[in-house]
Order: sequence, then C-alpha cells, then structure tokens
Amino acid sequence: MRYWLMKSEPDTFSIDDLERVGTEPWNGVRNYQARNFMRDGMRPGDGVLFYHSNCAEPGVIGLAEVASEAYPDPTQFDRSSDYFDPKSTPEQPRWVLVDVAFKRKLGRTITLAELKAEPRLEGFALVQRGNRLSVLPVTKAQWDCILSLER
DNA sequence: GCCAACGTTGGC
DNA sequence: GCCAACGTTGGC
Repeated sequence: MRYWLMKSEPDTFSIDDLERVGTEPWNGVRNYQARNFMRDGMRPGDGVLFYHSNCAEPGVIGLAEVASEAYPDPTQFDRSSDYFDPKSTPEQPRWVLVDVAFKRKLGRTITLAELKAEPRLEGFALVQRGNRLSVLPVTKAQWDCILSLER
C-alpha cells in the first residue's frame, strides 16, 4: 500500500463535498508528473491525504482512499469543459484520473505552517519551495508523522 | 534545441 | 491582490 497527497481548492471541491458524494472522479489534473503518479503509482486502497490549497488556512484536512485504477478523464473530450484538451482523442487519451473515496475528516486542519516547521518532514515534496504539484507521493514515515500531529 | 513570453499555481 | 516559482508554448 502506498500513500499520496492530493490538493483541492475548497471553493471548488472541499472535504465536505467529498463526504457528501462519497466517491469522486478526480478530474482536471493536467500536469504530466501528477498524471504519471495516478497512472503508474496508484492502486485501489492506497491512502490519500486530502489537502486544501489556495485558501485561508492551507493544510491537510482529511483522509481519503484511492478507489479505482487510473482511467481516461472524460472531461478532456468535453468541449464545454474547462478541462477540454483538443489534442486528446479517445484512442489516445492524454489525461487520466482515479476515483477518490472519503474516509474521514481530521479533528482539525494540520496547517502548511506546521508541516513546514516539522523537522521530520524535511524533504517532503509539499514543503519544498515552489512546489505546485497537485498529486504527490508520501512515504509511510511522512504519513505517520503527519497523522501524529492531528491530536 | 534554445529560450523568451506567457499562463497557472498557490502562499501570503 | 501581489508575486515567485515553474511548466508550457512557439518562434527561430
């Protein structure tokens, strides 16, 4: 089992939205590195830290789980979608997604500031300068460390 | 293949 | 709202 962190802007799709729907196709990822993590790295059952970005209190807010293998993101073929990609075809799709299932909300937000201040998280991609990846791998040690901060 | 211009992300 | 970081595009 592997571990991941996935960012979402709460104004667009929050942990409460995920709780409401239960499972959500994680569409709209248009970065090759993030795509490759979903396509080549993720397996159903993998753990996901749900991260709120671009908001008043950025940080880890909940836990989720990878709920499918990667499959083509249908929004890339949809002309009316913001995520439409004219260079993508059903025969040769560029972009994939996985389904993400709600597990639980954390008791509180574990803020980015806390994560940056935690010595054990030195080298964690999220806290490195200028990292904009929306899907990134988390080691077991990092996962355990972050969850130990909850209480 | 280089690199300037441009667009996006996301913290602050 | 600002702006640093950084990925992508396209001219050459």
